[in-house]
Amino acid sequence: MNSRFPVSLHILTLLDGAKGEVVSSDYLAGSININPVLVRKEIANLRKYGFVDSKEGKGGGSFLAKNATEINLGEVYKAVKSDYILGQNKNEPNPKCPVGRQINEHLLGLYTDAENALIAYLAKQTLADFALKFK
Amino acid sequence: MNSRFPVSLHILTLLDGAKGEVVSSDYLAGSININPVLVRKEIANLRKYGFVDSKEGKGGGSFLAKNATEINLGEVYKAVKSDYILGQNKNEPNPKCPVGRQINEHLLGLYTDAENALIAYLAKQTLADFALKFK
DNA sequence: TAAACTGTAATAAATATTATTACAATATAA
DNA sequence: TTATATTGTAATAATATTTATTACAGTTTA
Repeated sequence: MNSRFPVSLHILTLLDGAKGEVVSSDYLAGSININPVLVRKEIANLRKYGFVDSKEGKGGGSFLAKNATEINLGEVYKAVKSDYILGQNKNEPNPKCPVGRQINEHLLGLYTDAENALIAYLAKQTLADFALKFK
Repeated sequence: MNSRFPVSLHILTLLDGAKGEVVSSDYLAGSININPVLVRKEIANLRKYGFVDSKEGKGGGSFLAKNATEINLGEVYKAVKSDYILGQNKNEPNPKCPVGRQINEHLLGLYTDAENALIAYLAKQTLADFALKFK
C-alpha cells in the first residue's frame, strides 16, 4: 500500500490552512517529511482533479482551487486510488478450475460494491470538516 | 497492497466446494496459481481464526471448520488485514508543524471509521453467498 | 517403511515505493 | 537584465515489501 491518500490529504489540509496564500512544495514536504519531488507529483495529480492550482517561478507554490467545503474525502480517495481495495493476485488463476476461472469476476463485483461503501462513507466528510479537527 | 484477502477467499471458496473432503495445498496453489508454501502460510492464518482445519500426513489437507453460512467476509477481511486501509506515510511528520503534529491522530480516526464502514458492508455477505456465485 | 502430505525457516528473486539528482522552464524582484 | 526561487518532470538509485523457492523435519497412510 502506498501513502498517496494520506500525503494528498496532508497537502490539502496545509493548503486549507494557508487561506489562499501559495505554499511551496518544499514547505509541504517539510511538514509531511517526504521528498519535495513526490509532493510536486502528488500536486500534479490534485491539480488534474481540480482540487488545487499552482503558480510557477519565484514566490510560486500551490493553493486550493476550490473551497474546502466543496472537496469531499471520497473524491480525494478516487483521485489517488490505484490498487484494488482488497488486493489482487497478479498471477492468472487456473482457467481449468471452475473457481479459478470465475474468481476474478466475482472479486471485481465484490470490490466495486465494497469500494462504493467506503467512498459513500468518505464522501460524508469534506476537507473543511477534516481541517477543522486541527487545533 | 498484498494479495492475502483474495488468496484467502479463493482458498475458502475451494474448501467450500470440496464439501468436507480435505484439499491439499498443492491443489489449492494450482487453482490460485501461487506457491504452495504461501498457501500453507495463509491456511495457518485461517486456522488461527477458526475458519479451517488441517490434517497432516499422507492424504492430508485442509477443510472448512465452520459452515460457510457462519463465515462472513468481514471476518475474513479482519483475519488478513495488516496495512492501514488508506495507506500510511512511514516517515514521522514534522512535529513542529501543527498539521504534521496532529495528522496521524486524525487519520487514525478517519481510518477506523472508514474501515468499520467497509467491514459492515463485507459482513453482510457470507462465504456461502460468495461461493453460490460460482457455476 | 516408502510415499504424500503439512509446517516452517531461511533465502532469493521480483516488484513496488520512495528518495535523490539533475536540469529546463518560469516568474519575481533587485 | 540578471540572480534567485520556484515548478515540472525525467532518470536513476535506494529501500521496502511481496512473492517464490529451497530445504527439511514431522506426521499419517497404506
